Formats: sequence, structure tokens, C-alpha cells
Amino acid sequence: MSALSPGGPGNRFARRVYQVVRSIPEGRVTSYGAVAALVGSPRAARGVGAALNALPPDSDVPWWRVVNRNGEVTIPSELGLRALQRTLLAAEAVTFLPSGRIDLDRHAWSGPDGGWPDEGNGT
DNA sequence: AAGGTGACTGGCG
DNA sequence: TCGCCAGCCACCT
Repeated sequence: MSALSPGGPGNRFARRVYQVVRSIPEGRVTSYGAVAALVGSPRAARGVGAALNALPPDSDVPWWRVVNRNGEVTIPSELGLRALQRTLLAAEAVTFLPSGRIDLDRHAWSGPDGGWPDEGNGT
């Protein structure tokens, strides 16, 4: 059984990255460094990008919810992915600033714990 | 197995 | 605020 089924990049790291990205709630975005930190390698921000780059088109991973630390889409526009990401994010009710960047103060996701800017007030 | 590339981040000027 | 350089880690050939 088993066979582990690598299914491509199916390594340990990439596998974990996909899991984290799947944990990103709709209408929310995060940075590669944040995902890398959640998988246990805060310095592997590029590794996250590589993993997403190897991500299949039929995957259930919302890769479009992952952006750089500037809240800007930094993916190859040649493939049209850049426009696609913006479209998908817009469909998630994500707001873009006049500068062309995403308002991280409004959609920044800090992980499964929450870490939200307007919460934590315990009653 | 080894080398090169990159969907990144942080520090400086 | 923006642009450039160096460092790190993972993926691909």
C-alpha cells in the first residue's frame, strides 16, 4: 500500500506547506515567510514559493492567498498567474490599495492562532 | 549526487 | 519611500 505517492513535489516540506495554505481562511492572505515559519522553517520563504510553483493546477491549495511581505503579488506574469491571483483574491472580497498592493492591515493572516489586529480583547 | 534557479526576506543607502 | 546586495532554503534538471 501505500506507496507514499510522491505525486510530484510531494516531499515532506511541500506537503506541509500545502496543508498550511489550505488553512488560510477565505478573504485572508499571508506571506511566504509566515507560511515557512508555520512549517518550521522561517527562512524557507523561497522554499514555499518553489513548493507552490510545483503545485499542480488541480490542487485544492489556495496558492493565490499567499503573497510576499509587501502584500504584493510577485509571481510570473508571463503565465498570466499574476492576473489570475488578483482575480481570485478579488473574488474573495480582498481589497487592493491604490498602490496595487493588498491591505495587509485588513487581510493579513497570522496563522491558525489568530493574531488578528482587532481581536484579543478578552471581554 | 551536484549545480543552478527562484512565486522571498532583511539590511543599507 | 524605493532600489540594490547578500543570505537561506527548497525545487528542478
